Amino acid sequence: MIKPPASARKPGSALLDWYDAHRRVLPWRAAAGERADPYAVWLSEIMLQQTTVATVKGYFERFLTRWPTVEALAAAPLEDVLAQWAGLGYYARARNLHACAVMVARAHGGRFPQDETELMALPGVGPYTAAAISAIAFDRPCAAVDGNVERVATRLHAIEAPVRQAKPLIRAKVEEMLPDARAGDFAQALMDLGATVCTPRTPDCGACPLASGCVAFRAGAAERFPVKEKKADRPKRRGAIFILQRGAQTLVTRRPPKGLFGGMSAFPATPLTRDVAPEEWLRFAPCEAQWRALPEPVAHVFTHFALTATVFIAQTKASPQLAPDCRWAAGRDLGKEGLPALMRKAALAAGLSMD
DNA sequence: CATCCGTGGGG
DNA sequence: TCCCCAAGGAT
Repeated sequence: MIKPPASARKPGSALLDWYDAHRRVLPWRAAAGERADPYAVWLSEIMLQQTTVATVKGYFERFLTRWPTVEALAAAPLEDVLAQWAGLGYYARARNLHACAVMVARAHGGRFPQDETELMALPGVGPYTAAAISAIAFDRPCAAVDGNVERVATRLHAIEAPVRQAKPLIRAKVEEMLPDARAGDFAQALMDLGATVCTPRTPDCGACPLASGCVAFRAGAAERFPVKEKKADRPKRRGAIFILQRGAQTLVTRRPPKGLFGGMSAFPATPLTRDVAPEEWLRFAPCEAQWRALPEPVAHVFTHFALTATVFIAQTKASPQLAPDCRWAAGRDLGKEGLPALMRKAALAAGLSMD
C-alpha cells in the first residue's frame, strides 16, 4: 500500500511513522503490534510519575518479579511494598499503589477498568495516568498529557501562557491530534518524541516529524517553550538523625502514615520538615545515651527544602525505654530495611554496611 | 488551588 | 556549585 506524502496527512500519522522507526524499547512496553499487560502499564506509570526512565527500570523489574499480578501485590503487606519502593521517592505513590491493587483485586475482580473516568477513581491515578493506562493498555483514544506532551504541544502552537494556565488549551490541542487508530502507540509516540527529540534544552528539530507544522520551530524559538513560572526558592533546614546500636542491631522507627517518608522505616530524627536549631537536637533523641556527632553532616535536597542533617551515633547495652514505634533491626538486615535515600546516606556516613 | 511530597543525573 | 528537571497526584 502506498502512503501519501506525510505533508498531506494528519500530523498524528507522521508521528506514528516516526514512532515505528524510533520507538524506545522499555521493559513495560509491549512489542510492536501487541497489547501491553494493564498491570504492567499501571505499575510503570505510577513509578514514572516525576521519575526518570533510567531510575524506574530496576524497580519495575524487581516489582514485577516479586509481584507478577495485581492480586499478588494486593496480598502483600504494605510494609513490604514500601520497602521495595525505598529510594524511589514520593512514597505516597507506594501507599496508593498498594491501596489501588487492593481495590482492583477486590472491587474489580482483578481487572483494571478501561474507562478513563473509572481509572481516575483509583488511588494514585490522576488525569494523566488514567489517560495513559486507557490508551496504552486498552487502545482508547485518550489524551495523556504529561510534561513531555506539554512541551511538544506548547512548541507546536507557540503557546505563550505559562503551562499552569494553559493546561486546558494544551489538552484540547492534543485531543485534536488523536488518530483514528493506534491510540496507545500515539500516546507513547508523543512521549517518546518529547523525551528524545523535543527535549527541554536543545531540541533536535531537524529530526522531528512534526517540525513542518511547528510554530515555535518556524519562529526559531523552540527552546523558549514551554513558558515557565518562577520557582520559589528552596529554604534551608537543619536537623539531626540518631543511629543507636545495640551490639549488631540498629534502632529504626516506623514513620507516621502520612507526610515526609510516610509509612517508611527510618532512623529517629528531628522533625525534618522544620528547621531545628542545634541546641534542640538532643531533645529528639530516642533515648539517653552518649551521643556523638559525626564531623560532617549529611546534605539532602528535597523538592521544597534543602536539609543539612547532623548524624549522631551511640551504643547501648541495656534496653532503654523507647517509643512504641521503635524496633531493633539486625545489622545484616539493615540493607533490607527499605530506608529512604536520606537515611541510607546517614547509615553510610556512620559506617554501617548497607549491602 | 498552591503546597506538599524524593531522588539522581545532566548541563 | 547550582539549577533544572522526570511519564503527577492528593489535599
